[in-house]
Amino acid sequence: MEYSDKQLQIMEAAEFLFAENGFHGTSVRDIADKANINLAMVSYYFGSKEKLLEAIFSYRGESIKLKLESILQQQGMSSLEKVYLLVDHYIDKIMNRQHFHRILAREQVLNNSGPITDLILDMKRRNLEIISRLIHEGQEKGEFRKGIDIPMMMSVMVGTASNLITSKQYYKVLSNLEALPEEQFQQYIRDTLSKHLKFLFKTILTHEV
Amino acid sequence: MEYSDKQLQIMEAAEFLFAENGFHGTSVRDIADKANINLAMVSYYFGSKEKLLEAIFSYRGESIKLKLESILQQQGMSSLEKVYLLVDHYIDKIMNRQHFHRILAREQVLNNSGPITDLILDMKRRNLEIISRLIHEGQEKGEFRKGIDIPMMMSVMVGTASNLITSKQYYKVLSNLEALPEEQFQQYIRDTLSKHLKFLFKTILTHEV
DNA sequence: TTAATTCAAACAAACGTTTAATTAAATTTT
DNA sequence: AAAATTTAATTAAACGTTTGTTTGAATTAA
Repeated sequence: MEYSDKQLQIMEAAEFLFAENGFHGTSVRDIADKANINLAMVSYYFGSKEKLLEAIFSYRGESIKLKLESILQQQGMSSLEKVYLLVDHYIDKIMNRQHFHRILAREQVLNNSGPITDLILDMKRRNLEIISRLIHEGQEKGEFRKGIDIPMMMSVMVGTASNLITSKQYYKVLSNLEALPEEQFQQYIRDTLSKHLKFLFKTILTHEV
Repeated sequence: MEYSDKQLQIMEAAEFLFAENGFHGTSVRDIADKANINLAMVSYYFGSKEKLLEAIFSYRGESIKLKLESILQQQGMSSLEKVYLLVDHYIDKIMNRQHFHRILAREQVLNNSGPITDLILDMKRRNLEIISRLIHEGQEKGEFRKGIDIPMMMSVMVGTASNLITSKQYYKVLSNLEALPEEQFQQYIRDTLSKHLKFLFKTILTHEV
């Protein structure tokens, strides 16, 4: 699906507001104001507020697969190094798309069924498939141990990263980092998270339980 | 703060609906229907829908501290064993209060300020303080290594558990556990999560990075 | 008889969406 | 190349609902 500049302008405004105040906490009028467009344009372009959210999901969900595939096909690299690449790629993605990941974090908590739930499941399925292939490659090479609960491993990665980023305002206070400028704080989170996740994954993948 | 039976009845209905459909996705009329009370009683007892949510937060937030304290004071137990107790206690709490933890997971993503944000920060601060004391005890006894990032450790625990529980419908599908009855699935999550978190914490606390 | 509870009804405000008129852009015809 | 026509984009206003909250009378409990 292709989107015009005007549509992207609306989607970005909506993404910001949904992340900040939630879907139901954001009115179409809020979006129109933020995007500097007329109220009616949301319905005109997307049909409804709900479908606007779906558009955001499908737009942000698209660009995932490619980069992961390319990581998998790297030559002359151990499976663990590839896992490290994957971790950094995931952190990059979530850090660069913090608005969207706030929305995602909120939406996946809801017990709904519908297009959004399906899109989330698709995203998770795609991610799981890629990671599974990587883990199995490592197992066949004897690098990783057998009997790894891969969905659980994903929960550790996604959950830890998500928790840290979506509630970083709390992390900032609790770690006494309030003096740190926002940019440095972001870099700090990025580095600390990367280091910890790599350490955890190395342990999960190579040590026996 | 003490609550009457009628108030608790309203709070429980609201908790369920907020967890299922979100705060803004739930109307006062929905709550009144679910709790079998008149619409006006919400305002009568709590003042407003917002204050009802605050009441739920302060009510659920209260009962945390006591049990943790008692774990800390256990005699003849290694610090690692206490950490294990803490993990199981946390899993118990989150499993038994899934509705509330769904609300919590959603609310802490929002960038608001206000009473709820303050309550969440208080909860996190209390938890962090208890865990800090436990970790420091272990460090002084030489059981744990130095330089542990405790807020990060909490993010691993809270994030992983929260991710698993709030999005367990996805985990169920992705792990091919759809045939499992709900009760057994809950038990499976409980056990798997416990095992993994204990393993991770042992590694974080005793191994060098 | 006083106070606390419950109720149906009503309130204004905010909501998502639609309408019909207007302007801008693109396309076709002269 | 200009004019005419068609299509697309934009607008202010209005639509009917739903929202959270309040009211004032009726009922129950103290």
